[in-house]
Amino acid sequence: MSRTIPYRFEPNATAAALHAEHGEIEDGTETGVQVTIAGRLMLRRVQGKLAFGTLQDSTARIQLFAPGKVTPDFADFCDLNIGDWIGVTGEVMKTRKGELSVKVEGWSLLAAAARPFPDKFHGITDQDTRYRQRYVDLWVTPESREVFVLRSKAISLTRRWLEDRGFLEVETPMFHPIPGGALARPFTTHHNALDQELFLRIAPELYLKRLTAGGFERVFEIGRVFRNEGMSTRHNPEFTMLELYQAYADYADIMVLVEELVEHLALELVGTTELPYGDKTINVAAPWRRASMIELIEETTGQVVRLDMPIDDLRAIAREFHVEVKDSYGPGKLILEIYEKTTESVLWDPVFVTDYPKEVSPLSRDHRELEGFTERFEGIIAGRELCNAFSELIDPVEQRARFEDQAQQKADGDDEAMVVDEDYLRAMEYGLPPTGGLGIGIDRLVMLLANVHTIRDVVLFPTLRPEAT
RNA sequence: GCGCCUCUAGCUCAAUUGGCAGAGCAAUAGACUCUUAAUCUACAGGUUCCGGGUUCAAGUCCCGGGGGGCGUACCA
Repeated sequence: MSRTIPYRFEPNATAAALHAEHGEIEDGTETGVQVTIAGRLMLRRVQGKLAFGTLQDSTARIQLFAPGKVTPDFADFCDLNIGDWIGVTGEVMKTRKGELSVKVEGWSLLAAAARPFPDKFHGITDQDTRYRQRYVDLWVTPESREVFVLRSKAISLTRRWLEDRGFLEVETPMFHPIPGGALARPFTTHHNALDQELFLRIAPELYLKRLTAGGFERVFEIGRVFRNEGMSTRHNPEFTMLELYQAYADYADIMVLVEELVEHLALELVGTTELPYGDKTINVAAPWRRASMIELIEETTGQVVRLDMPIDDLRAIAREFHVEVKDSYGPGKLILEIYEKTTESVLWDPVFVTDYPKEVSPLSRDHRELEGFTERFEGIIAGRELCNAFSELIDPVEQRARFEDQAQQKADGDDEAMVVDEDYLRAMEYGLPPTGGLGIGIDRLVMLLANVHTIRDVVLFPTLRPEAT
């Protein structure tokens, strides 16, 4: 069969709309309504001089009803392969057996599938193939398509929600001359004309705070960040982060913002705040619990830890919980390690874990009451970090001291430590108002909303080894 | 990085103690005017992930390598 492929095609209906508008008509009746639809032929049942097909578009599936006396080039229509793209024009009707259909009174081949489609019932089960050939997976794994539609809606709703609260969306550089804003190893690249080493950003944080200094009182950015670290069910080397900064706010304000945003997304996208997740549910209704790291460690382990206890005591406690203790760890780092080892993964319903040690929080402001701690929190859901936020450090002198401490840690061999960013310090020296800041991992948020358990199921094209050829 | 599991036709899966590599779907050729994972007939489809080894004989056992999954470690 050789057919000319048209240059354009103009559908005026979708499968889902047809089901919504005509789903209730009587069996064996015709509507008199002519429509044009397009999609892939997913199933085909030729029965002599009558053929049935199942057409799938981006919304749903609908049956094609093709009597030999009505359908032009009937033999060619019967020769279509599963996976072929076609456009169909005809009347909306329901078969005697009660299946809503479009009678094929005209049709065009829009693309032939030269490769056989996967098993029409089982689809693709091999994870690797699903990720590498997402263009096939999206057709044969309905849940896969649904997750990415949900992801798109979640990001769109988030944008609207923030804009309604006066936030301005901005774009800041992905190439950073100095990697900063988080503790992570960066990817490195090189600009030829400048003959300069550049880093793919590990966080937009320091640029967004420059904008706060620049007078944008509420800014946010949703974009990709890159971290040259391990891959797992929760880590992809490139992932999507929402960061926002709100002038005149502190970390308590940001907690309210987070719980309200997540509650809003759950209600809009899942219809409830009781999110099914695996064989349990997660209740994301606001307000979420607030509890300090120290408090939570004691709650789960019975062990009291304090920043001002003798460091050897802290080291002993850490070893007791099988934490790998390095000599360079101060008390703050030890407490964080103990928390991550014993407590984080057992927290299920949302909790804001507050008051992180200053030692491990180089960009957060000193706690207004607790010596040695900062006004920082992480939102933990299902044992995983959803977000990280703080009352931003606004004192340039203190920030310089923290940077220099980080630089020393880097010199001591910590390749995730920060380096001094003089331009950021200059911006702070011009004055940064009290500011609350937030980073949310969008991929992990979508995992929660979509009830999926691996980040690769919420990233269209996850990072994989190159395919062997 | 470490441990366990896995890899057979385009897809989904079989193959007993080591004994001729098979089936369904898809594809190809045909039959069939209410099917819907249509059905029926016929035909075709293979570097069993790769490379070694043991054996009369290897998809199967052993060694090495590769891809993938899970767990763990790492990871703001």
